[in-house]
Amino acid sequence: MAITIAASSETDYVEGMPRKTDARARAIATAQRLFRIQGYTATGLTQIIEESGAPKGSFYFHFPRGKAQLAEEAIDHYVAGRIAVLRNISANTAGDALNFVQQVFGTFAAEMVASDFQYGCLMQNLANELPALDAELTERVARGFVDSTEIITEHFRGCGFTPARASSTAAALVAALEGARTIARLERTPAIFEALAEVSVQRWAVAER
Amino acid sequence: MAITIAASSETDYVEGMPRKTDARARAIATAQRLFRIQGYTATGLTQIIEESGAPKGSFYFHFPRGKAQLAEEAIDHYVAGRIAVLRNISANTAGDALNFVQQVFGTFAAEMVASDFQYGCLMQNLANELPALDAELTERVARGFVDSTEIITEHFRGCGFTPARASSTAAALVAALEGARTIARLERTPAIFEALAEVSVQRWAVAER
DNA sequence: CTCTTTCTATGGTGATTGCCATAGTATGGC
DNA sequence: GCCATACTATGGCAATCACCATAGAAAGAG
Repeated sequence: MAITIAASSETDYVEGMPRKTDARARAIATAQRLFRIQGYTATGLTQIIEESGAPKGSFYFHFPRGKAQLAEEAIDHYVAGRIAVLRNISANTAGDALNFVQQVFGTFAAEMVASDFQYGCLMQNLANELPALDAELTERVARGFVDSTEIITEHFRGCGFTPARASSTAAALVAALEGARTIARLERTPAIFEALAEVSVQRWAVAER
Repeated sequence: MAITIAASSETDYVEGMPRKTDARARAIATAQRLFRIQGYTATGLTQIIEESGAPKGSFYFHFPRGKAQLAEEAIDHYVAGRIAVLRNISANTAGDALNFVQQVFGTFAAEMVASDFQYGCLMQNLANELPALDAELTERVARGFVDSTEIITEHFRGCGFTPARASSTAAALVAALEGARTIARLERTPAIFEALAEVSVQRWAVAER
């Protein structure tokens, strides 16, 4: 009977029959990938449908609100994944700020290398095309940053940082990560992540001796 | 006789009559502004021409290679301006790393506030749409980052940093600035720049006592 | 079987995209 | 007056954009 996963996100579908195909999930995954590589406006629905192998006839059945809805679900997935990664690293480095930061840089760098430096950050790409986004989508992008920062803040608190210092350090880390993605894509090298790691080492090596 | 400025950039035009109108320069300025707000693909030539007040009939006379050439000249202007700002701050804070960093954050934050958080960084916006860019344009974007980083590296060297530390610190600063722009646009607040400034203060206050 | 729901095929809409060919005007040098 | 250069107007190109109306297939529930 092949139970499909297809998380169906919180939008629409309060009940009804379970999914019968994975066309919907594949469309979201492909959209996320293309939006990260090319940007939102530069990616047409045609390309998403083609590359996902989804049938052309049922797009507006799965996504009645069109491209905007597709982007909403794509960013929901993206943010969820990003948060999971951060939580995981945080759990593995509890109480150790330096190790946490190093692992975050390392993980992001590895992700970029794995994609041959093609993938940008979906939140950043959408943020750079704000006028093309409706209020709902904009809000989700903003929330993605807030949520990410909160997790990191929480970790630093667990390292004994004062609340103020934990929060400003977390914000700085998020900003550095975003900028590093942009630069790494151009340089096609994880060098910028290593530079950030070095600077962090110097920072804590001196501050916490 | 109204001498026009119209810098004409290094592309095309090795000689010939001087410019007679400012339509060309205005098109470049408008393109830079719209690309920063909306992105490259999301900005149509129609909108650029309309908002710049330039005549519709002469666009391909001024820019024979079309939108790509327009973007090239826009980023040349943008990078030149950014470098001038950095050089200026560097000159005003010679030998003082902390003061330099603070002024850089302050200047970027003020620029964002002044535009009501509408403007992104042109280099970043273009970098997020790499597949839409030709090799020439991609190269210019990359050079913009390299040049910016070099100026900052130079300043840190002048503060007594070792070459390696000057260069990694400069790279980290550039990355943080880029990320901060993205976040500030979403939060509509210069808070992220203040967070970065605080973290920097802690860094140097401890490291250089 | 019937009925409901899920999903897809077809074929199209009008608008906008970047680009360009052709022709014509304006102006300054000689 | 003549001519070269700087610039503009007009009209249209093929392609793509997001979107949708209509119809029907597929399949599980009763």
